[in-house]
Amino acid sequence: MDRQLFEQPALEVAPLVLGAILSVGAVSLRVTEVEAYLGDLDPGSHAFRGQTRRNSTMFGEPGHLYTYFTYGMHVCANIVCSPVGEASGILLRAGRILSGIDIARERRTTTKTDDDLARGPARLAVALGITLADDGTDLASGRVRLDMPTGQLEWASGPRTGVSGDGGTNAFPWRFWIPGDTSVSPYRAHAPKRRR
DNA sequence: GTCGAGATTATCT
DNA sequence: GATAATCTCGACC
Repeated sequence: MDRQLFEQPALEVAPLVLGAILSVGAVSLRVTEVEAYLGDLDPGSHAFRGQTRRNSTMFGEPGHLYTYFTYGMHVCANIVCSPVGEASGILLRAGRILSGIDIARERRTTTKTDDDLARGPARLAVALGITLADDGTDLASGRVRLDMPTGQLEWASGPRTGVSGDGGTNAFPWRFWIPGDTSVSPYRAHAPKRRR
């Protein structure tokens, strides 16, 4: 993992993380969907209102792991970006299990298909065995490791990317995914809005 | 397959 | 006491 890479803003790093291999123990997966969070610009970010006890990790060393609880039972994993003092991060939304899939299945008995094992932030964390104890882990040498892809991959981005103006309500979030990967159907990405 | 509502707990005001 | 970067389940097409 290249530490310097993560000193850039999350928006710059997010598409590069697509296709990276995330490993925790015997379980590893390929990152297929991420979301960029800029703490001081994104109203939806935990860091939008300033540094707090929970999001302090996101203000710290880039290239580290930031985990947090949401809605009680769920854990989400993020990659800290930008230099120390700036809060931006990349939320790992989905991935495809490459190895240790039998272990992931045991952790998520409610899931039926392999594609669902790591489809969704909380599911991804559970499948890999990431907990709050992994908060602040160095992705270069810690229990949770991240290996960047060899080359630039194809990626698609959310609706607001590259578009300026338009103070629409859903200007956020900035989302990136690898198109064509059946194991990743972005969580309600597109809304066909068909009549019932 | 797709849509809509409820559940549940650490953290912050 | 209010909030939150979500998931699961049931109902409908």
